[in-house]
Amino acid sequence: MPDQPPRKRGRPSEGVREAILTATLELIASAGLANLTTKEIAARARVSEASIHYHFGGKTGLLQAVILDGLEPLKKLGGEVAGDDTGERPVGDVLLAIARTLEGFFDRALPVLETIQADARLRASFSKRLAADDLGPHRGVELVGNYLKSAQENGRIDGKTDTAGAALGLVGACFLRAWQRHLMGRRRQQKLPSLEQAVAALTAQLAPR
Amino acid sequence: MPDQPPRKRGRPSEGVREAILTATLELIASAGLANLTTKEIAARARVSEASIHYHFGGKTGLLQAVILDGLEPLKKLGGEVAGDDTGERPVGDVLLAIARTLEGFFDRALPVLETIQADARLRASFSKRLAADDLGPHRGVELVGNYLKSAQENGRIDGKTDTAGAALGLVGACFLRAWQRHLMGRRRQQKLPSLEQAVAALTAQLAPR
DNA sequence: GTCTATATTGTGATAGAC
DNA sequence: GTCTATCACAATATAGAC
Repeated sequence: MPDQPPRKRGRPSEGVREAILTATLELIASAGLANLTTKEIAARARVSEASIHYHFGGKTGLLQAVILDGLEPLKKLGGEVAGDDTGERPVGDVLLAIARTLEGFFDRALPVLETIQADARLRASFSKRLAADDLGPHRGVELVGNYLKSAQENGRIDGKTDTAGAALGLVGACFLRAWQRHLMGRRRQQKLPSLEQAVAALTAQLAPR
Repeated sequence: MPDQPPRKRGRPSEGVREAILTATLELIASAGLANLTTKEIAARARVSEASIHYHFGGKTGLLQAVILDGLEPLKKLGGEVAGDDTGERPVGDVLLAIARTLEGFFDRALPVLETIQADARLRASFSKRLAADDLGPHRGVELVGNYLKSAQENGRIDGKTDTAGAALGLVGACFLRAWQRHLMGRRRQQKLPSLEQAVAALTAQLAPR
């Protein structure tokens, strides 16, 4: 009798790794880092706790992987969203588009950044990387600042305007809205002025005199 | 023989409760909520773990007390810092003073607000209270907005300006700076434009035309 | 009211079958 | 590669002396 046809033990990989990452990110975003257990993650991912250890070596490794994963798309910020002012679109339109994109980015980034902040270990292990990749909200400020500066050189906004200061205000508005939504939920978002208002206030004042 | 003079058992209260609260707040601010243990708190406060349970009923009760404590000074925000425009001081000076105060408030508030956010239980238990006391970054926006509006009525800033939108930008700038400092430390704070720049950019543009 | 010592719970991690 | 079952340990919480 020949041997049984050799086949892999266990169930073949069906994206277990991905499922774990997704489940973890969802749990962090919704419930926060506190009281986050591997058991809970395993349950949500429909996977055993042992699989978490197999793929990530443990809870710490998993969290690091989740953070790396969540940080990846943020690196792309810039270039895509806005380059220099081409003079084709109204400044206000461009700024509003940038602002909306930034708010979306912050929505995705905040849970991850907060996880780093809430855990001293993670903070230590990512401190260098954040610096090396130059990640952080300031990236958005640079982005907007560069656009404003080029628009200023094109004479489309007032020459005396401090573009960096104005950029800080706009990005801050996006960030504040995203952060408050994250903390208080969408319900109470109404307490803050809209992004449109902030952009309108800014652009009206940026007009050359 | 008469009984020994009755005296209280154990060491009299020497602000143990306060020491615990302080130690907890410090640990949260520096190391985050993750891996925060009652043992660590007790060690830093020079107190036994049992005292924590005696005073606060447990870790959850302690965290709630810490949050309540940290939230208290925030309620006073407004009125103190800025009322209506009196026409006495230059608008830019007032805005800068408000901005600096706000940044200080955020510095103190962020660890507490983040603790709420990182723990689903705490979030649930404070959700109503935050709403009832109307706490959150939007308070700062209202504050600045009210001042700007009164200054506008006095004709000291341009009549067409959307004061709420402008306020969102200024408070956002303060918040973003405080948040980044909280995450990245003071070292990399340089990556962001200064508060002075933001205020200058704003006030230059607010001038009546 | 605060301590030391102990009990209880539940977590992260491992061993081994399949 | 994934599971079930189990382990070792750390964390919160309690009991009782003083």
